[in-house]
Amino acid sequence: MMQEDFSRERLLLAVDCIVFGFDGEFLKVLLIKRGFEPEMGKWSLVGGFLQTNEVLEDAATRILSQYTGLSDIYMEQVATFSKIDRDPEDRIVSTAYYALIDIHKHSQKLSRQFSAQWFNIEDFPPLIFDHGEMVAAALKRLRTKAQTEPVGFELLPKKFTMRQLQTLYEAIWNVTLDKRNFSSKIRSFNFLEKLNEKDKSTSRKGAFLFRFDAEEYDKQERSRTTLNL
Amino acid sequence: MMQEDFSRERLLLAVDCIVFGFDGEFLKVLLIKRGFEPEMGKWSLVGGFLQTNEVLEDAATRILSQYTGLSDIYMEQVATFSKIDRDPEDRIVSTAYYALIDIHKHSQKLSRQFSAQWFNIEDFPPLIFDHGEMVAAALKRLRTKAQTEPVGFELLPKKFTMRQLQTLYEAIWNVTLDKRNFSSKIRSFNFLEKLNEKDKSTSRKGAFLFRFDAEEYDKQERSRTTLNL
DNA sequence: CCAAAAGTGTTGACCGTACACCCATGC
DNA sequence: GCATGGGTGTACGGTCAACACTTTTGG
Repeated sequence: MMQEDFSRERLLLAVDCIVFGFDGEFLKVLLIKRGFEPEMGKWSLVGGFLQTNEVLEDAATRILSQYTGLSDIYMEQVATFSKIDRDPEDRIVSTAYYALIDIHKHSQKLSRQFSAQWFNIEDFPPLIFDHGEMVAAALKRLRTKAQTEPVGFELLPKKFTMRQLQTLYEAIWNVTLDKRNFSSKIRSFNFLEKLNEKDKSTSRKGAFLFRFDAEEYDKQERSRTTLNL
Repeated sequence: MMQEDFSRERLLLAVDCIVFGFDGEFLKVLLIKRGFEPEMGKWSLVGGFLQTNEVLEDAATRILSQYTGLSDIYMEQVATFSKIDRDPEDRIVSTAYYALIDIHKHSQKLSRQFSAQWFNIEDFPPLIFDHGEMVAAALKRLRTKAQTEPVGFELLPKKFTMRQLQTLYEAIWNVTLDKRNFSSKIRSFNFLEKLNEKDKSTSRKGAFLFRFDAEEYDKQERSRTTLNL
């Protein structure tokens, strides 16, 4: 950093979280109806200010826990947004994080408290400030990430069916996949453990449940390029 | 952003630039020897503070121009670094940008003024603060980016030989490629214009020069997934 | 016994990779 | 005429994509 020529003006640094969930059919994003000015009553991402004694990751974790009741969540920094008038009341720069959560673990109590709601990623209301851009950037990152790392499992319960997993990836990329190809491709990675349990909620025959085997995945860390589902 | 519960403490936001260049053989990074405290005399990235009337991109552009004399440069935001004590003297959060420049356009005068030097990306001295992490993150991003978009051309002169292009990609990924496969792959994209000019500086026969045809590339924007060189 | 979802294998097309020889020219 | 780097094509194997029928079982 160059310290001779320019002034050192302090500003506010915020953190906004794009919380993704999956309801079994669509990829969802969590939005809250703002209960304070400016833009009270409009939809927005969950966010807060970086405190001087915390790092951005901690702020994102804290905010996520405040609004969803969840901890130990997969998160990734997306980008930092700095348009001068992105907040009309003050100069606020904001770093966006996306989080992947199991939608069913999301606290109903907190949801009511903050007027939070899940929206389909393809169809959500206009957001305040530049939050719409943030969602777009986060979605792009998620899509890229899902191509090289099995992040999808963060959005599902521990045990899931092959069909649920496929529907999830179809929702992430907004495509349709062939179930035979999907299944054999996924199974070829050898990081899914097939359980001796069936989910019978969606069919008479019942579908086998699987579990992501993180240990096996880590063992393979070398020699991997893309997942290419 | 949630404004009820937490204080709004202001802090300094810096921008640090990872400037990549290519000398025909190795991928390089531009470092300066700090002429001011703290850590005077140590190697560091070029950087500066975000001013209240500019966005991060503008700050990065300004800093790049100050230190290299160049404008109209390809840049991309990498990430924001916020460790509490990353700067021992003050709480400073910093957003890293990487820039790709044609190494030969880099101003010698400014280089002397700031004691700037190019280092091989695989072998550079210890850097102050978390600048080493920033370089690592930037390199990772560049590698990923180069897989899906033809950013490499930013590092070369307007006209270049097939061999130079190949060497560049070999330097970016630290691999060796087969020149027949590389050439036919690259040419199959149809975004290189073969000129009726030869560079005779490296061989008696001379090597044809090519130019990146951005217009043709843009026309193909659809239907493209990866470059996969 | 039937409706509804689960589960499974084969084939052809395409792409990536390995590999070796001739060409043009300046000295 | 020879040394040096430039330029090109083919054959193999692996991966991706398209495709349809049988199984299970609750009602």
